Amino acid sequence: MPKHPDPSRRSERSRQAILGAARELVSEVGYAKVSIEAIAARAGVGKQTIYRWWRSKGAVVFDAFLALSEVEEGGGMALPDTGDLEADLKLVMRATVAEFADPEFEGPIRALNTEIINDPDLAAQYRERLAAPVDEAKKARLRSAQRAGQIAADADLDLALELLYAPLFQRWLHRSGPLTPEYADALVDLFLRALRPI
Amino acid sequence: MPKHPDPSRRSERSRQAILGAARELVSEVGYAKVSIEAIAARAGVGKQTIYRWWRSKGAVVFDAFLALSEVEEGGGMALPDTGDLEADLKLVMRATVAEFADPEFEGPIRALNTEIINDPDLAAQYRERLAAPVDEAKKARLRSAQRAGQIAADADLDLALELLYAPLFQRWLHRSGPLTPEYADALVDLFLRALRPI
Amino acid sequence: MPKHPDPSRRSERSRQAILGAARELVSEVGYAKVSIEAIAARAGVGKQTIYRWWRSKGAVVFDAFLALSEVEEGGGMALPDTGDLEADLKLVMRATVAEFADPEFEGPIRALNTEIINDPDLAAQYRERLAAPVDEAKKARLRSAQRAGQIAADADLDLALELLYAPLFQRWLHRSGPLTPEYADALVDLFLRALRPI
Amino acid sequence: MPKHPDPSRRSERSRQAILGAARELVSEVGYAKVSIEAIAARAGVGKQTIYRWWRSKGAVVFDAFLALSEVEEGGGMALPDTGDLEADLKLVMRATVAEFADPEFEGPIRALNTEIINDPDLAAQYRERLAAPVDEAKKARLRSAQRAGQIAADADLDLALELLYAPLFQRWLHRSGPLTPEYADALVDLFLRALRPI
DNA sequence: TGATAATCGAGACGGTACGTCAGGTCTTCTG
DNA sequence: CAGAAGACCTGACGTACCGTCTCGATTATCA
Repeated sequence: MPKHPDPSRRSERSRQAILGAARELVSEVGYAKVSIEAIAARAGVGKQTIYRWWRSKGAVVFDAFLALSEVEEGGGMALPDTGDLEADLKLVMRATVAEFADPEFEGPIRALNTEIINDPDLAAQYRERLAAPVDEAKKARLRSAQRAGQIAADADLDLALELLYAPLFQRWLHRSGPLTPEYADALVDLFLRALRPI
Repeated sequence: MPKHPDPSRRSERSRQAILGAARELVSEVGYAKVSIEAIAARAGVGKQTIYRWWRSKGAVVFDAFLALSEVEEGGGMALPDTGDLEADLKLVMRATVAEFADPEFEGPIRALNTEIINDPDLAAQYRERLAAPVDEAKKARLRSAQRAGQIAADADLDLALELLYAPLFQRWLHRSGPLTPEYADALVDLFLRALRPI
Repeated sequence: MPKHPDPSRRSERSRQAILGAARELVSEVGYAKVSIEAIAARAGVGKQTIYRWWRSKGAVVFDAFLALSEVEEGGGMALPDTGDLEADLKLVMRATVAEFADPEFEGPIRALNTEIINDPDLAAQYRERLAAPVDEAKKARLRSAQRAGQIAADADLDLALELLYAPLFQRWLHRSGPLTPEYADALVDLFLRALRPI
Repeated sequence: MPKHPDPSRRSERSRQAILGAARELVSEVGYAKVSIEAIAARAGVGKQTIYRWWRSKGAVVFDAFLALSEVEEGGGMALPDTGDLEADLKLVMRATVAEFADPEFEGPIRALNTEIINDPDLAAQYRERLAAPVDEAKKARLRSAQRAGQIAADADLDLALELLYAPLFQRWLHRSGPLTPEYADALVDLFLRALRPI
């Protein structure tokens, strides 16, 4: 029971045009005001060509940014590992804080979360294709720390990641407080205390 | 700088009907499929009466649930304080986990977050009218624990709350893992370790 | 069975403001686009004050122009009577042609007719208060011609007036031909031939 | 400079349904109370499909009756020509009077005139597609009378038609007098006197 | 000379319709 | 024969007015 028509006949030209148009439009007018009609028009494509391959506006836009991210990160992805866990984590967390504060990313990331919240399918894709690789890199760093005896050997690393990143994410999502380097540091401090061996 | 017409002439009857209709419709068909037309029709009200007093569908739905919550909680609100911090927190966190898992709340809370994410105004209202009172109660319990020497006296309680609740919230929002009593307990354990005095 | 509330308490100030606003608005935006709301707003008057004294937008606008005309014509009204019937009629008809061609009158007169066509009540008022006095003056001139033996003594003067004016009116209403002085003359010529004694 | 989208792709089905619905609604509730929404609903058609092909309610209703008339009259159309001009004209004028008095036609014809008065475009269409063919037939009869020496050979037939029909039209439009067979006869009598040769 | 009653400006109300936009489906023509 | 083009039905948008209905706040007689 295939969802889509024969993908081998798909026009790569149209696919690229659609994803490109979607990206441009989200940047120009914001996610909420983007319409499939506008994407089709901008891409020089019939609406049907979009409906044939995607379920919804969310799916198109999601794919557009997914494609973008996958291009950017290429294959590998690793966090710094100088041996100094605290320093490494603070570096990463400060960078993350800065990224969230970047107005350039603000719009798209909020749009992404808006879709993900209400569409379990997209949420799954997000976890598998965007979050998983990043989380894996983070967990690799934590495993290294476990081997070095810097954090508890039996710690649940998924839970650990949540402890470290979720507060930052929530504060950003709800705008419930300032995102500063000091905040990043404080989070790392608490994290290390919680995960300290024994 | 009044946004609205003279509120003294406002029909309380219509206001209640609108908020009620909004609540029902969100429960019945989901936030995304609720329309202002449908709210007006269900409430037996002209559309203009909605547009006169609210900026958007989001604002109406938000108000609907805000009103509901404010009624429920009444004035006071306090967390259990048996002296046993760990037991108290696990009780509360397990209850919170259960609440998030309740399919009844699923829809509305996701709707609420969808709006909050993209509308700083609503986010501010949310923080002030919904989150603040609840957070205050939680912080009161933590202050009691500080006085009892169970957690660090100099801990930043806002940050502490984030540490405790944000992981749960994120996991629910992104459906990135199961919400179980054991998960609640594990969060409390990590939290206590992070906040342990000295 | 009075239609209206006690007219003795009526505010003349408001009445004038309403009629003035109606006249202005018809001139500015055209009859079809005039609304009672706009009249009330322009006049600085509550909508109820209009609904209290008039049945419809048509009635207000009609009254507005009626009042105007009645002021203009004052009491009397007479056509030229030099003894030369042909010359007198051609003078009057050329003037009438010119009046219809005046873009200033175009809008209001079309508005007036739009209302009259569909509202027998207004049509009756129109005949009695606007058309009748004018027609009477015209018939007076024709009676004078009858006495002078210039037109048939037994002619039906109402019919005669229709013969003279209706073609002009129709041509203007339907824009079915040019309104020129020559046209006026031609009409008079035919009229005189039709009404010639014996 | 096409006003409309590609007419070759137009759905004849929808067009017929819209014109039919328009005709029915005008008959049932009267022109003024007909709305585009109602026409669309009755025709089982989207509003956009109406707005795509017509400029206004007036244009739709106008087209509806135009289509009707064009079907009815088919190709030809001729007035009786027995050689007795007076008898022929009285027959026709009496029929016209009867038609105007028919309550069935009352509504639509008033509606038609209401639109025509205020919309030069529709007025032009009316003249070309409805009035012109009928007028041509009438002028053919008058030309025949000219050849028979019954009316002046150099008469302006357009003007002659106005002389004959405009009084009747105006009396009907303004309800300024009774429309009787005698009235029809009187008009013909005056007409013949005005147009008499020499 | 106040009571009292109606009109007044103002504008909220439940509604209808507007004209527009976009959704998703279906059809026609073109490369 | 897939795809562009776009007409179609549907439904919601946000706005303009409708005609009715309170609201105080003036008037403007009459008690």
